[in-house]
Amino acid sequence: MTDTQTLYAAYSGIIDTALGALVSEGVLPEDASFKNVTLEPPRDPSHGDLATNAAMVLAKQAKTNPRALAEQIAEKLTAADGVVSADIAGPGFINLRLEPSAWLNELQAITALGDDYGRSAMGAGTSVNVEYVSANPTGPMHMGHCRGAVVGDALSSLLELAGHDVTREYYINDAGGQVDVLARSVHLRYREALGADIGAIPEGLYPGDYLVPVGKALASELGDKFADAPEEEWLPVFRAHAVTEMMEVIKGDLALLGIHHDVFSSEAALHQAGKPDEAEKWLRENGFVYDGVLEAPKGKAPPEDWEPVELPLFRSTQFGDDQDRPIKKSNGAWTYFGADLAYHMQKAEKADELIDIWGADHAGTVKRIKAAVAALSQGKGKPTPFDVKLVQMVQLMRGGEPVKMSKRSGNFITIADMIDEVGKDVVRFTMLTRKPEAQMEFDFAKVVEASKDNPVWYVQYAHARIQSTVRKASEEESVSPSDEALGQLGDEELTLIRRAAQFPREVEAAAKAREPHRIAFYLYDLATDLNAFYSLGNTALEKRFIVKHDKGLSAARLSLADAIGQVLRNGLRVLGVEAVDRM
RNA sequence: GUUCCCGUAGCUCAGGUGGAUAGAGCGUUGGAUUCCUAAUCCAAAGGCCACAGGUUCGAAUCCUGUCGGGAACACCA
Repeated sequence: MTDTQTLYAAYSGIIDTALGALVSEGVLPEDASFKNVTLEPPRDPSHGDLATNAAMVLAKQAKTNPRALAEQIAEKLTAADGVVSADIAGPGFINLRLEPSAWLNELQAITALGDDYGRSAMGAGTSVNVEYVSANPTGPMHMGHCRGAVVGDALSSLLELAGHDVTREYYINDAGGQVDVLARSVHLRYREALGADIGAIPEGLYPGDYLVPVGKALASELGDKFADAPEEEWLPVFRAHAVTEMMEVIKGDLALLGIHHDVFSSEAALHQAGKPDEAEKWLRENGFVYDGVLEAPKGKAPPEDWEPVELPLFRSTQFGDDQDRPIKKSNGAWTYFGADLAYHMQKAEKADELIDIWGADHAGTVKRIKAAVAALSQGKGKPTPFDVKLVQMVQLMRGGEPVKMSKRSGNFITIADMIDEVGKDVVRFTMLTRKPEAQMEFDFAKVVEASKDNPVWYVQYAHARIQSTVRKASEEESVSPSDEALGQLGDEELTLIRRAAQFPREVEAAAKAREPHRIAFYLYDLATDLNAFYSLGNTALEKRFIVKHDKGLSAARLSLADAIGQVLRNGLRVLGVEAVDRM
């Protein structure tokens, strides 16, 4: 055996060859596009092993009707290796039936490729920067950040498996006014640590207890020299300290979720390096920035202090935004957008494609940042593909009742609380069982349930069953299956292999669509098939993985079990969820 | 008022970028276990894919509009 090739890849190749032959015969035009040709399992398994829509997609280009073209394609495919028959059905589907050995080869491919089964070359040569979490460094991570964190991390892993060179990046918003608030809050805790009676935390400062240790640390490090000093003396010191401390807290929370970023980019550092000025200069030269007056906010009464001011505005209306957006404030400081724009320019210099994962509350700013990237990447000659994934809210529930959160008192549910209660794997998997753009509920009671209703549990259970079986088998001597033994595997086993064989396509499709949740749903389906097969053995001893007195068949079935376990592990790895051996 | 997301079985949700007869779980009804993990499995019932138009060989999927649910709309971050 030379290169280990997965089944769908191999047969896609066979179809390409057949279509290529039709091009050289003049049936299809030279410039025919095969872009929309797909190869997939037929909806109804009785139709065959594989189905292609090639004839329907290409009929127009061939200037003929789908069924006529299908006949010509089918004729070529019938001659191909491992193909038993190629039948035309419905409006022009071609259904292929394969030798059983084709599926058995896939079984061996899974074993041979191991952890690499599912890895694709699709994304090779394209680097992607995924920015996610980017929570403000003003406190521990809470629930609001969790879903985006998990989705971003799983998406990164998925893109890696699909062959992309991925950078996981975190943007630290350490330059805005909220960091001054943080510094003041810490200063208060610092005085408290020195023995001052600070009373209640004033409105507008962060009340959370998590700042107490930060204050103490600063008190022992700095003594009392800033206790009564004017703010301008201590503010920069406290700001830097507080941000560093908070980032340590956040990195700790992320680690609990199994998340590690490659790059932490600081907004303050961006300013220091003069990046926003560079961006503004280029944008002005190219007519994307001008000085103008903002319109009053629409749809509600304008703020009392609203008055028209001239500001440098970015022409985001050219890209479909409602209004042009200021990049600087009237006091001359950069707006968040002004800095963010420069930040994206910096990212686009290093990566071929950009993805941001944002909370839905930032939906209103998507258009302007997309506009900015579109404008800026014109300078590079070719536009940088840029995707903003919005992650919708998660409603926390407990036994069907919403969990109340009071942000004002500083009592919110943190990531750490959540993981402490239900575990990392449950949090991660559950967050991936909805498409991100749909709102979801997270019920503490339900996600720890041990039942089919709980996908995390169900998938892990399937894996644990496999491992248990393999353990049991290894007590006896291990036999690697002969071809003859593999030949004994029947339809029921092939169903399982068919599902497993879809994993590589599932990875590519999910990566292309940037939807890691598809892997979670796929794993659930695979687990269902495994459990269905497993249950056959409850009433029929000869359907068990381990069949007494038939070492050949047992070895063949065990290699199947092992392969399914491998695919479950590979999928769970993308999601960042442990594949447990025992439950 | 504007923008974005959502609307699929009684409930919670999938639906592979336009394909074949619409898919799961829960719940309901009926069945299966001496024995590899029954925390499981098999089966039945359950649908105007919110509504109305449009695009084409073909629409839950794409376009327009309407209705309903959610979110955002400052030079904040």
